[in-house]
Amino acid sequence: MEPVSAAIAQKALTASEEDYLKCLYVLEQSQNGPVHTNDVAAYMHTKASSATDMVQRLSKKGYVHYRAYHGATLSEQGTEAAVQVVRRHRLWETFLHRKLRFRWDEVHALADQLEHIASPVLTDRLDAFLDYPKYDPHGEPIPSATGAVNDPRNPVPLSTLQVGNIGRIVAVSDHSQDFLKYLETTNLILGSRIEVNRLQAFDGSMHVQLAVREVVLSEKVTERLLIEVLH
Amino acid sequence: MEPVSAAIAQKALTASEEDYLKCLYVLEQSQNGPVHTNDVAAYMHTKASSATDMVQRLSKKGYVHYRAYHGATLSEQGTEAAVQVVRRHRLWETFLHRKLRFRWDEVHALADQLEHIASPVLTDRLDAFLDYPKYDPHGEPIPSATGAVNDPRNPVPLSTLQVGNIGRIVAVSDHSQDFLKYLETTNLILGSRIEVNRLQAFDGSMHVQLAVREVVLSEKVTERLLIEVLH
DNA sequence: GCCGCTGTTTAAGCGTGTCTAAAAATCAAC
DNA sequence: GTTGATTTTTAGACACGCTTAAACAGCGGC
Repeated sequence: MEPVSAAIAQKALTASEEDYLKCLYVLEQSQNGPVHTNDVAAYMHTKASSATDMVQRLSKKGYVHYRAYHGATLSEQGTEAAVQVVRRHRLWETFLHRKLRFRWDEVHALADQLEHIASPVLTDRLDAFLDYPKYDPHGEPIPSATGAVNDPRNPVPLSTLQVGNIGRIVAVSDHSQDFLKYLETTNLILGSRIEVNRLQAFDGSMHVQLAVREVVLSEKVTERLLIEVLH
Repeated sequence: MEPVSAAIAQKALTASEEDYLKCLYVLEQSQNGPVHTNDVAAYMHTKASSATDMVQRLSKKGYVHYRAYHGATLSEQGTEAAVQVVRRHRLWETFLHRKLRFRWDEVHALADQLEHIASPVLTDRLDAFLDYPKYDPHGEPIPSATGAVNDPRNPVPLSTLQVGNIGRIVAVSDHSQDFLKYLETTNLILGSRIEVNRLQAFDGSMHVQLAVREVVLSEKVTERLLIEVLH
């Protein structure tokens, strides 16, 4: 019926497929090299078999390069699709926070549902309505309509800094309610100036200067705090 | 594990179940008496077997009273659920129109997706953000958070008016792009004053006065235009 | 009262996305 | 290199929501 468009048109992704693409995108960023199906399963809170299933499906559809037992990497097409999902997610988070006054620890779950409405027009109108925000409420960069993601702050995990380094908390890589609530009680707020006082090699914990007081942060925390290094 | 809440808690509805509840609600309003599965199938653009399937499922779950071959009516619980879906739908339509500048013929399709995000907090925040709107872009009343729907305008289809009656177009019951675009080209706009000049018994068409000019409207149109009668 | 038309329901099957349990491949240790 | 623990994949099953095709109920005409 539609021989030309049929060859070009990509069958729309299901919500689940989009979730997995987003997951692969995030894990690919934080790791280097291919993503293992077990990591995918852990991230998605499902079983390894489900992860394998979906990775194979996405591979058949051309979104993922996959070799059994050796992990998956996003294809160009897969990366493009994943970035669009991330864009929608972060724009909705920004909307929920700025316009509907949700706290930054509340927006993630709702955005996970809103992100699957795949209307380019809607996304772009939302972007304009929010006045083209650069970062979401967690400080993560919002990809542009063309899929470009650039972050002049070059954030790195706090865990990679050395004693004496000074920086600014610009983002968090874990958006779970538990983690964000912990940050608030500890007064670790986006924009805070932070200085590394001492490292504990034993358990990877870190003593940092935060305004007038010193706090001890576990490795689990320092891995999830993203810092713009000042010097 | 949770003996008490298990007895009370309603398993969440799927998007599809919500769509059917909304459909049943709308059809129950426009018809009188039980809704036939064929009407459901027609409205949902699916097959009769699918409609039967879903009506039976909703009946088992207690949302619908159903007698085979005799149609379905919403239970109290079903009406309540349907009204909430309608509330979300109309709030999102209002958001899309007022804030994102979508035309009234564009909002329906997007709202059909947004309406399934069933977070009472989100819905109420959106309501507040829009300053508690009473009507959606098609002039239909937006149910309150408690599920109350009251419309002091008492709109009736234009097709029920008599020669000499005068009224105001306050809503449309068909939200399809085709119909709404037709209305715009004919200058039939919400708020317009309208007077019935002549009825054509033959085909049910109607000659009406619209500002300085007279227009002829087919029965299909007069059934879908909702009028607040002035006298 | 029977016939046939229309409307409705059942039966069977398909695709998606999930699960558990079992089999297979990989990798590190010796 | 073979072995054993670990990771990964396959196989089989299930719920949901849809389809087509076939059986069935209700009702008017005669």
